[in-house]
Amino acid sequence: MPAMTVNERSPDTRERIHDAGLTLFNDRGYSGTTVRELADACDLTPGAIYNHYASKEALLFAIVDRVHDQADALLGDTLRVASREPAAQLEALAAAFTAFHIARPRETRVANRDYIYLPAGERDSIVRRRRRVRALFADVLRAGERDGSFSFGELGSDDAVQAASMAILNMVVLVAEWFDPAGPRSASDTAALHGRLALRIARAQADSR
Amino acid sequence: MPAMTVNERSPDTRERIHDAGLTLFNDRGYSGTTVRELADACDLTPGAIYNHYASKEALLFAIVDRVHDQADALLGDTLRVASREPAAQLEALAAAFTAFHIARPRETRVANRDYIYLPAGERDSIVRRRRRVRALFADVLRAGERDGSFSFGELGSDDAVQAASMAILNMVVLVAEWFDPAGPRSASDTAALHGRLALRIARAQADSR
DNA sequence: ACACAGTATGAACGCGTGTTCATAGCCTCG
DNA sequence: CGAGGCTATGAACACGCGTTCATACTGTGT
Repeated sequence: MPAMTVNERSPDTRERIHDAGLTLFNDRGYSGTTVRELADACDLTPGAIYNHYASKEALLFAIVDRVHDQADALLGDTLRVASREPAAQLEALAAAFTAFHIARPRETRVANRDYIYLPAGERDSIVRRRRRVRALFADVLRAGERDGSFSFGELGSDDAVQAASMAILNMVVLVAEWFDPAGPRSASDTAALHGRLALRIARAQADSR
Repeated sequence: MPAMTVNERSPDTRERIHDAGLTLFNDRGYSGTTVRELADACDLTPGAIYNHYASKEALLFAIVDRVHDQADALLGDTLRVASREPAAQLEALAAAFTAFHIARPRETRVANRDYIYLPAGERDSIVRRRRRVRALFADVLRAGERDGSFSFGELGSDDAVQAASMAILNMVVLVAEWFDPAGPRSASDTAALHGRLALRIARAQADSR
């Protein structure tokens, strides 16, 4: 049984490796990144990495797992603070999650793109978490359809809710692919804009306030 | 100067390699796929691959380039056939491109995800093509805003068109991540649905026909 | 029947990979 | 001061990588 690499004295080194992994995996992809590049980026030798992570895969999992923790926390908090009305909930969720993705472009890109390189068990656990996020958006859409604030009936498909929630989620999750921090639009403007666009997709009546 | 591997007698072998690359790159990612796996999947030895492609990278480029050719052709044809009205154009583009992505899940996923592994020159040429597609959608949205069939003014941002066109494009491009060919919704239903959702995003007045 | 171009082989090449390990330094605690 | 746990080193490991090459086979055109 390998060393568990716990109880370390300098968690900053672990954090530095985490951060370098974030940058390198984001730029070159997980399997396009070598442990030596990782070590160089932290001013370490390859061997030292293994005092903090059991393997390269373990680092990837730490990265992906953490950002999912943060996402879950954010979405939970947002729902808890928002009112009970589905329209307000949807707008708040889309805006908050957009801001989240703008603030963490590396984390979210690696999580979305490279989680397939995780070993089966860990990958499944991530896939399950992502499905729960999808379900959360779909539930809000269904609640709004029930109380009349959203409408999907005229779309011709018996479950347009899935397509609509995926449209919203993909809009939000991929914002960092085009958003330019140096551009004219601020992050919070863009977050608010995505909240409004989500309401358009759900065809909320009151979204032209 | 290396052999150019042209004028081959059996283009089917080249095609078999192309197809195996499609499947393997899709499943394991480009740099997660081995030339030996590629050869096994075609009942060849590794060396034989090089009679048909100059390198593993050349195969990736062939794959990515071809699907971009097809996409460009499809979008051009769609625009040519559609009426002059921006709403009809947008709906037709979104529907046709959705059907395209449902029909080619491997091609589009590899193109979207693994084009970063291309050498700089080829990667740039791909990036340029993708920007042209973005611009095509943005142009239709702007045309519709001009003639009054779309409206973005109340969204509070001076250029909500970019966000809206990215929302539409991401909805379309990522359809294969959730669409289930064995599910209750047919591909053409989903394509039509995406056409309608695109109109919702652009807030076309006449989309509730 | 012969020549030749296209194609596949299988062994090999050099190199880079993720990972391990014996060693040594450092820092804290007794 | 001395003991012991944490951490970094740098060399090494076994292995798999993309690619090359001499060779042989095959099928078509003359």
